[in-house]
Amino acid sequence: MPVNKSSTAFGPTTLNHAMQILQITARGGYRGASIDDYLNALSFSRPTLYRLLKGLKQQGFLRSSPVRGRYLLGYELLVLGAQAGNGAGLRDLARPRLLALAQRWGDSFYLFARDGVNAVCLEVQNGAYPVGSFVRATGGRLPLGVGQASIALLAYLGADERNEILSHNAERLIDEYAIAIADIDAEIAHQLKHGYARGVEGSLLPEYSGLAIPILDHSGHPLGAMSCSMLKSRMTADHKWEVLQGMQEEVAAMVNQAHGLLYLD
Amino acid sequence: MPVNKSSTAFGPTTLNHAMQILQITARGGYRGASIDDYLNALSFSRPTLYRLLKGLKQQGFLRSSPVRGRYLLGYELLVLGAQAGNGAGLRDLARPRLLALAQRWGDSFYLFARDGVNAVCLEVQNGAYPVGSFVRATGGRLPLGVGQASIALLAYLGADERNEILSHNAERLIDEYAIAIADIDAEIAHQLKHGYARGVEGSLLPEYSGLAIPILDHSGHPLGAMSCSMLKSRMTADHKWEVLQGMQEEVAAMVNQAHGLLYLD
DNA sequence: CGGCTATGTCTCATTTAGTGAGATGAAATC
DNA sequence: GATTTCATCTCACTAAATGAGACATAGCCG
Repeated sequence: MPVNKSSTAFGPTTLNHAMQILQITARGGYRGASIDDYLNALSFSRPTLYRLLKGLKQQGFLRSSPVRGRYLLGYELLVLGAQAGNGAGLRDLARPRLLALAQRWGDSFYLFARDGVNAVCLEVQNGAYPVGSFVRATGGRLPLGVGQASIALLAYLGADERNEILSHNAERLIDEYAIAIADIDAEIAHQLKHGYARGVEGSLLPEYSGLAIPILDHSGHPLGAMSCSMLKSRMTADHKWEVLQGMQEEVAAMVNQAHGLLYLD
Repeated sequence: MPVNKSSTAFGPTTLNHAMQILQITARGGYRGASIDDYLNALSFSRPTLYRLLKGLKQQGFLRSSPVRGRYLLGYELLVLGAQAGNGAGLRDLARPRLLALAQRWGDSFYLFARDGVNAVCLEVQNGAYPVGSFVRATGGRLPLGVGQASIALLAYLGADERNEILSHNAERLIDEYAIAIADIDAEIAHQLKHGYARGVEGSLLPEYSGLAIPILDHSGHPLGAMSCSMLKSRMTADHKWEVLQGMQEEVAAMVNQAHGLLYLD
């Protein structure tokens, strides 16, 4: 099957081919992809495939698996990805703060950013208590609408933009996550009224609950969101308030730091 | 200045150009790169640059900065990077174990893998005690020879391969890290004799110390290394032994798990 | 050891498809 | 509203990627 039917075959074809190769490789998880995986999914010839594989390998974007004939994603991606996740320097600012929160309260804390119609997890810090979450680690991606952090991100976008995103994601939200748009709208209203978001009810993972707050720049535009996740049984009114306050303090401090270095040209 | 003098202009040029763009963007850190950064460093024309930028943006490998005319690395890299860091599924296996170690002992624990002549950090888990380290986060990369984990990785390579790596890195090791090859050889001998590596003396970061053990597959080939880092003052004989044992147990358990799923085709 | 299969490489003619120069359009700044 | 810089467009050109198939090599299994 082709990699992406709707891939509006754009721009330098070589580039697209290369990216298709990476996506196919990624799809194979830690097993990587085989020559046949590529040849079946791609529309170009074997020599071309090998040329690109070689080029990508040389750039560090692929490496060959110990199993002959299989290819894995290369560590250059990890290095660049780490950079990419530090947009606006947020991640570096957030990491120690997430750690402090996790150590103090024992819950798990997350930093998210918007990525088109999705939210990506830039950083996680798990605490001592076990927790379930849609994302397990840095690099996890969810359609906007899923999870508390999504709400915090969505709430501070323009209404038109937000609706566009939500209608784009509506199908996936219902099908894959059992979340209705109406519930999201309600939670966004809550976010705007009270300054924080809770998990959307009716989702999967019914045993867990969470909180999220936005990270806004000086003009009210969302740079990201900080969220936490915990067993529902831990979410007493007191604990909720403690954690929320802790998060708010950390975010406020982050934003202060950020303004120092964010817009200096 | 050109991106990489020794880049043996290889394979599809478009691919190389694209990768150069990514590298230049990465070099800009969280500020990204400007049009002039690209045009100064690259050897192709403005229209071509824009074509590639557009293509990379569309693929999610770049995004445009809030500041007009600047480009940042895209989150697709983060997502792929997260995948890339899970080579052989090691990272998923290691993450909870690193967390458990960090929570139990309060020190900071790391998972490393070999990446050519470098070691890359696949995962970090900081503990409650403050710590300094050459890598701050996932995606950090060090020349093999620096740090405990390097030793654990190097020790189980063939002697020829190891020497090749070390002579390749020798200059950087001395210049940037003040580490002599002889010290590394000594520490490798220690690793092979005692089964674990300590930090190489005479390096920078004199206040910190660490330990590392290899993660070996059934045939004795190194899949990665687990290491830890702590304030030198915390490294009492007792604590060292405790932590080492904890790490060894976790690694043994990991390898057991791994064998279950590693070589199933 | 010696076929067997699948991976990886090579050559070379073909022509696609990316390229450069410069003009033009769009946005932000002052 | 003028100016600068970013971004796109057009078009002719030819460099450079491509495909077909032959060739080489490495594991694999009897």
